[in-house]
Amino acid sequence: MVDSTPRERRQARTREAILTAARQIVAQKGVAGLSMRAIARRIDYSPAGLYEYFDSKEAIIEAVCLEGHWQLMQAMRQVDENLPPAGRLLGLGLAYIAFAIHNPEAYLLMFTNPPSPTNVLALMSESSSYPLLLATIEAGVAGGVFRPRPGYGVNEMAYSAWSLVHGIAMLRLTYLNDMPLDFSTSDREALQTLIGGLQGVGNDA
Amino acid sequence: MVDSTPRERRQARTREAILTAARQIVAQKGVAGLSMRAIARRIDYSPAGLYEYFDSKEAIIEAVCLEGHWQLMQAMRQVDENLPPAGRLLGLGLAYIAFAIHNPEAYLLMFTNPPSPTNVLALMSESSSYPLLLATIEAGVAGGVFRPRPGYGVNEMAYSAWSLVHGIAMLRLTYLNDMPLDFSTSDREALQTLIGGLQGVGNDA
DNA sequence: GTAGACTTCCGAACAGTGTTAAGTAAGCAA
DNA sequence: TTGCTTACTTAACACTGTTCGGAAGTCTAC
Repeated sequence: MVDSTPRERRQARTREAILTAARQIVAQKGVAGLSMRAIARRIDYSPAGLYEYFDSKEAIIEAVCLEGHWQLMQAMRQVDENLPPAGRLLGLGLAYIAFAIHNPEAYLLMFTNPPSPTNVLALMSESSSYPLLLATIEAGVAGGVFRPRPGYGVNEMAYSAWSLVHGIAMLRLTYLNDMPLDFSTSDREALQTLIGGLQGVGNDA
Repeated sequence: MVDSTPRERRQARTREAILTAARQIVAQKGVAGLSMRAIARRIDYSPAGLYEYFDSKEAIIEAVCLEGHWQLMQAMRQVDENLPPAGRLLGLGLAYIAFAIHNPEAYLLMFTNPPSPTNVLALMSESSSYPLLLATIEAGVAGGVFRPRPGYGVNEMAYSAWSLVHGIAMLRLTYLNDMPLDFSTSDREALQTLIGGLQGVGNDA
């Protein structure tokens, strides 16, 4: 199933060149600076030529987003698998936030241009960062570290954790941008607080 | 200091008409559908005429965002002030999320086009929803309900809570959009979990 | 090796965008 | 009424995503 013919190889190569150019432009000038003409200029093409490889600008953006999700998963894969569930959950959260901070434009693109519903389901079920999160929480519940409640099982726990790190990331990249404050301990403690809530005693409030 | 002259009154009126048109377009077609020509068409103006009242499209967007923040504060003001801190914090969070769900395009506009740093500081210090959040947490800490830790005081607690509700809101409006799931209990339980963490025992994890 | 088909790619154009310059009509102060 | 400022429009500029027609290049088959 490897690309066989030279034609297919060339095709894949320029397809990749387009995506690389798009990725670089996004990283340097943000989503607003990404235009078909800018991509074409960077790879010495005519703007119209790009449409031989992608149906639209939206299709290019979606491809870049998928790449970003793959990178995000790789970053989260670096977290030690042998940590206890609470520590691993903290590590996953910090890795997630760090990815967003270090790839601000890519992260904003990924989560401002959400993929189609089918792709969302794909991302949440296979080869993305969400299964890593879910597995960690399942391990914690199985080990009695995280305590589910009626109407609050592993899926809801994962939803909570994802929401918190996503909120932290988005606030930092938009609202709290240009603020010369150090949020590293705040982020860690925010995660610790949620994890503390997952661990117990939150049955009544 | 009231607008005195008829000229100033007229000026304020068309200024408001422009903002109303912009708000309606955003609510109906989203940010992408908001163009100077669309606004002008709606109020029977020429596109260039708008520049007599606003310096740029960006200025109009910023004004709409400020209105949105004022509405958000009004929505959160509806929460009972006499609730105990934990219950009030839950209520504030749910009101925040409800506002985002019911004004999706406005909320996305508000938090995707963040105002200038000076305006951010203004929003966080006066007449916005953030002081409400901060006051509630301060009351909880004063009453011994929320337990601060070293490096995790009221500001960090507020940052955590804001991040969680913002993350929930953003995920729902972007990634989890078009998903026919009911998140109301998930949202409530996610907030309860964080509040549980604020209330105690999270010193080690 | 050449003919025909298919694939790449480009130039030009269309409709749309934000914004500006020039000019005109209205309102207002003297 | 004269002069000045405000309000507004028309036309244009530079930009955007996208499409169409044509011109090369590349491959397949005879």
